[in-house]
Amino acid sequence: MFLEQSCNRIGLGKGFWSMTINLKQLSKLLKLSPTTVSRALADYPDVSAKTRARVKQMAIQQGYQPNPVARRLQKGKTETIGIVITPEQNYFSDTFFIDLLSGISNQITRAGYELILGVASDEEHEMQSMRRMVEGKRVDGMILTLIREQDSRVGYLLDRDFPFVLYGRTRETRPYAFVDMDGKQAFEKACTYLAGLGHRRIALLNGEPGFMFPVGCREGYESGLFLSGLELDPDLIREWKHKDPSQSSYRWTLELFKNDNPPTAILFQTEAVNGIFKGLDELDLQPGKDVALIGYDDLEIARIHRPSLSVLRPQAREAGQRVVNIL
Amino acid sequence: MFLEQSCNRIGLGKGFWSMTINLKQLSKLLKLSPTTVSRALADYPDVSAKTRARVKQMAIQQGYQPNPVARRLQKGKTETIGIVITPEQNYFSDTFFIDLLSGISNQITRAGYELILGVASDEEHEMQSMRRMVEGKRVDGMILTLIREQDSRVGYLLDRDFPFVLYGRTRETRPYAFVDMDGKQAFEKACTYLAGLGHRRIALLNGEPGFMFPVGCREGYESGLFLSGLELDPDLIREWKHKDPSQSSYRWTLELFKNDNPPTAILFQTEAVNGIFKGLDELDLQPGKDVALIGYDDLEIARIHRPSLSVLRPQAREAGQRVVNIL
DNA sequence: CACTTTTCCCAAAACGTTTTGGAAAAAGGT
DNA sequence: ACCTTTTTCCAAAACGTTTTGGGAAAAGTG
Repeated sequence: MFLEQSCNRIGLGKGFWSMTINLKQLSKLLKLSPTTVSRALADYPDVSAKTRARVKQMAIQQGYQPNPVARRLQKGKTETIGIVITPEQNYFSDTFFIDLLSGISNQITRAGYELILGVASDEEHEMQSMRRMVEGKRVDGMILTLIREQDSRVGYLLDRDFPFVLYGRTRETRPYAFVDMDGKQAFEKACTYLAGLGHRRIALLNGEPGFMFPVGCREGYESGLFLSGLELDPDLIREWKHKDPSQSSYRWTLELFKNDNPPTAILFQTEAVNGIFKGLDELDLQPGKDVALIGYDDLEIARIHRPSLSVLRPQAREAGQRVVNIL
Repeated sequence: MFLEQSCNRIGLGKGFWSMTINLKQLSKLLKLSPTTVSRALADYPDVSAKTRARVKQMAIQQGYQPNPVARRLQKGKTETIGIVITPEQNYFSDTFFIDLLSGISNQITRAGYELILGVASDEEHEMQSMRRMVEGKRVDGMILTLIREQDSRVGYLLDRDFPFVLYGRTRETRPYAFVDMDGKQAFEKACTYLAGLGHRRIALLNGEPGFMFPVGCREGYESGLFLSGLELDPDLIREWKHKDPSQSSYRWTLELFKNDNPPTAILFQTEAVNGIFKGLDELDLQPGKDVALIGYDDLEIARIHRPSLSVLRPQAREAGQRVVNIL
C-alpha cells in the first residue's frame, strides 16, 4: 500500500544549534558584551542609536536569531499555546477543523507564539492530552473546541486558574472566555424570515443535546415562531445523532413527511445537509421548490465550505488574540 | 454572528511555573542533591535502588514533572517536530489532514515529543512557515505534506542537512526519507482486475501534473493495460484540475461518454468522485451497473472517510517514527 | 591491616538567553 | 573647577535541567 524510504543521515550530536550563530559569538564579533547586544536588539533606550544600528546590521548579516528555548527558560513562559482537537466529530463542515486551525495558527504566529497540537480520539484522551500540556508546563494557554454541555475540562482549567479560551460554551457559572456562534440569533432570524414568506409549518432538525449549540438554536427557533405568531408543534422538531448525522437526519426527514400536515420548510445545522438531501430526493421533493431549506450560516443552501471558511477566520483571530492578551 | 466573552484574570507574572514543584525544591525535600534526584528519575545505575524508590515516590507524591524547556536547553534539542499543512488542497478525502495529523500526533506524543503546527495558505507561506521553524531553531525535524513535483522545500532542507520526512515524493536525485501511497501498484492492480472482468475500454480520470502521485497512477494504468494486452487510447485519459476537482471531473465525465466508443469502466482518484457521480447521474448511467468505477483505495466505490482513516494511520506512525529515529 | 574495587552520592559547569544593579564616561549646570 | 545628571555600557545572576568529573564511604581482596 505504501512506498517508504528512510534515509539515515549522521546524527549531529547536540542537534543543529551549533550550525547557527550565538548571542555570545555575535557579541564577540561586535566587540560588545552579550548584554548590550541583547538590549540593542530589544530596542532598549539605554543603548546608543549608533551601536544599535551596528548590532542590528550585524545580526541580520550573520543571520542571528535568538534561541527561543533559552529565551523561554529565562522569561518563564513557553510562548506556546496548545489546542486539542477531536476528529471523531466534524462539528460543522468537513473542513471545519482545518479552517479553524488555519485562523488560529496565523494569529498565533503573528504574535511570535507557537501552536502545539494534540489530537484526541475520545473524551478520556482529550483530558489526558490537555493535562500533559498544562501540568507538563508545555503551554501558556489552551484553546478548547467541541465543548460539551457538561465538560470537565473547563472546571479543571478554572480550578487551577489556567488561561484558556473555549470555542463553544458549556454549563458553568464561573466566568470564562469563549467565542461561539450565535445559533439563537441565526435561527430566530431564519424562522421569522420563513414565516414572512408565508410558511406556517416550519420544521427544526436540530442536533441532539450534549452540546450547547443546539440549545441556542432551539431557543432561537422557538422565539422566532413566537415572534411570528406561530404555534410550536413538537412533531416538527427532530434531533439527529452526533454519531451519525447523515443517517439519522435522513431517517427523520422521511418521517417528517409522513406527517398528515407535513412541513413546508426545514431549519437545520449543516451536519444534517446530506441526510436531508438524500431524504428529499427519495421523496421526490425538490429542495428550494417543494420545501424551503435553511441551513445554518447561509440562507439558501449552498456549498458550505467557502462561506464557513470566511466565517471561521475572524473567530479564530479572536480566540488567538484572547489567549495572547490574557498572558 | 459570534458571541464572545473575554475574561481577564490577573496575569501571574512569571507564568505558572511557580505553581508546580521544582527539581531543586524536590531535592531539598528529600535531603539529596539535585544531581542525584535527576539521575534517580532517569534510572541511572549509580543511584541505589532504595533512594531511587524514595525519590520516585516523592516525585509522584509531589506531582513533580521536569520542566521541558530547561531540559531542552540543556540537551540542545527542542524535542519538537514541525509540520506545515496547506488547506487549499484537500488531497484525498476531506478529512485527510485531520486523519494524517491524528496519526502523526499520536506517534509523536508517544515519543515524548511535541508537534507544532503551521498552516500556510500558499506556496510562499509554506516556505516562510517552514523557515521560521528551521532557522528559528524551533524544531528538530520537519514533516512535509502535499509535495509538488518540483518542490523547493526539499532542496532547502537537504542543503542544510536538516532532518525531514515527506508525505509524498518529488523529483530529486539526492536520497531523502518519504512515505507515499503506491499509486502505481494500486492502479495496475485495478486495471488488470477490470480487464479480467472483461472490460476493454477502461478510462483514467487522473490528477493533472504538478504532483508526483498522478505520475505513478498513470504508470500503473499503462502497465496494467499492457499486462492485459489492451491498447492505450489517449481519448480515455483525462486530467482533472487541482483547483476544482469536482467541476473538472464532472465535465470530463460528460465528455468521455460523448465518445463513439465510450468507456465501460473508470479509474480515478477520490478527489474526482463527486464530479463523476454527478456526471453519471446526468447521463442516467448507474455507477457499478452501467459503468464500473474504481476509486483509489477501495475497490467498489464507498464512503471514503473510514477506509482512508484506517489507511492513513500506519503511514503517520511511520512518518513520526522516522523523524524520531533520525534525531 | 593495607590495598583495590565498587557503590553511592554530589559540587560545579554548561545550555543561551534576559534582567538586575551598577560603573565609567560624557554632558550639563553653577 | 566641582557637582549632578544623563548616556552608554557591562559583569554577574538567574531560569531549571542534565552532564562531567570526581570524592567519600562501603565492600571485597590479599
